[in-house]
Amino acid sequence: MPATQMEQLVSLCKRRGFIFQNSDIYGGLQGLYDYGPLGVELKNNIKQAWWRSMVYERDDVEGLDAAILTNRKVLHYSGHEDTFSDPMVDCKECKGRFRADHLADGKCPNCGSKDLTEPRPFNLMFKTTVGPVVDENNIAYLRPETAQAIFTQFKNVVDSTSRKLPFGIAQIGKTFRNEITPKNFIFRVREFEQAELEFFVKPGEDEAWHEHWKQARINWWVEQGLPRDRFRVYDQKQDELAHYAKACSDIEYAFPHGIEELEGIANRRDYDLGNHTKAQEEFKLEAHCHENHESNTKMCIRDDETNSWVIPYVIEPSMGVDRAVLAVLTEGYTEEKLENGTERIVMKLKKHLAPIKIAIVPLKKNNEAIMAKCHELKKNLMKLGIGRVALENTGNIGKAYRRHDEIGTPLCLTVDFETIEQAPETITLRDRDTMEQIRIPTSELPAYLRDYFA
RNA sequence: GCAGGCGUAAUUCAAUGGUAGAAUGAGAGCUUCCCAAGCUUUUAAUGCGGGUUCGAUUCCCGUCGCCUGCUCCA
Repeated sequence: MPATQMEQLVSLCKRRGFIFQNSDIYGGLQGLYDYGPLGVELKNNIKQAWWRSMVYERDDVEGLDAAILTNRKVLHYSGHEDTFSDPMVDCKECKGRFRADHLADGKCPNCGSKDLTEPRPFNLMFKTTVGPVVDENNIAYLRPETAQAIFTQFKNVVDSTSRKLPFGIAQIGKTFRNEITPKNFIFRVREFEQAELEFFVKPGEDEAWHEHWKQARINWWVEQGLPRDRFRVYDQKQDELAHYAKACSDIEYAFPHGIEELEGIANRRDYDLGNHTKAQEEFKLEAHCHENHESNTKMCIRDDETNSWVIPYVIEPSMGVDRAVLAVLTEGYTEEKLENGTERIVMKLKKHLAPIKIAIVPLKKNNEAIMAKCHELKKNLMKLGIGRVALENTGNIGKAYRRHDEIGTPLCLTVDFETIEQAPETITLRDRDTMEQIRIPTSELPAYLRDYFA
């Protein structure tokens, strides 16, 4: 059974070195967390799994790693600057968005409806100044999403890679939002990491691609160890959609604090490229875009079939990396009652996500021959390139196993007296989930492990 | 942002207006020791600041952080 209380995870994460509160020794800073020795491995493994499935295992996606500091104009024309600065209300009737102080007696200025959302303060972007002079003209923002850099670099990527539609640009990186209420551990925080794909398609093919990505992302989550019945896909209703979106599907997972969003897969139409393009009048933009006379580039691509320039539609699978970490930790967390009455906590992570792949455990730590063999093994196994190999030094076999159960190490290799005294040399492999052991010749170990972690 | 609750070792919990305890963990040692075994030993805390008081971890105020609910979640 997965974790049901956030405290179970928070405590384990601190105790074992997955996640710490940022600035801890000074009382912390609200909504910020640091990843410790095990956490950074887990998070890197998740990002690697994402990148592999998005970029390496497809032939229609390129990567990008853009700067975090962003020219104010990018976030002006993206629409973020407007909607992030004042209390706003949305009209549920006509989808209009207005400043709360511009409303006449609670009615929509556009259609007169009273069916409005509550005023929302949209001052969610972190602002800083670039260069030593603090001046209105030097304002830059920390990006509130990784997506905008993908849109603004769209033309450069097209020109440098000869891509044709459909194709995508993937990016993983830090993002900053001045959330009103950070909470639920690393679920809602002010500095976080996104893994986003902007997939560019011909208008008209957007709905089919939206469905494609929905399925692709569901499959990916299952591969990361989330059973299909532990998350749901929610197709947003028309009145729930963001103003730029034509459709959006949320992947929602049963976190300890409730069922909440892990990833959104949105159909953003031509809204973003339309916003950033010059000569907007040359294109039949479907989305309602911001008028732009400052961009120096047409954000379009040649369509050979129709022999025309088109601004593509965008399908955007956007995942919260920290939420992915929280989800796999939640799902992996298991408390078992053993026959001897003791409790065993096991972090059942998929082996490709485990921070430590193998723990080498000496049966007796003050035996020189056993320790020498352990060191030799570690040296050899590190060369296999399968990930981190740890040498346990607790001197207590049971404790070593339990410790590695708790941090999700899938395999323990135990060096005992038989290993050093009998020929041919053999070693014991102990499985995390079943606690079962097998003994194999040490000579077969590299091949066995390569196969096991393949 | 509003309301309420809570801050004691790394973790989980005690206690007290007058010497802050335990268990677990972690470190060292012994043990031919395969599932948190045993023995010896070491380590370590009242979030921060101010006030009241002879004396504050305890009472009060502020602050920071966490939790719950509301709100928010483009």
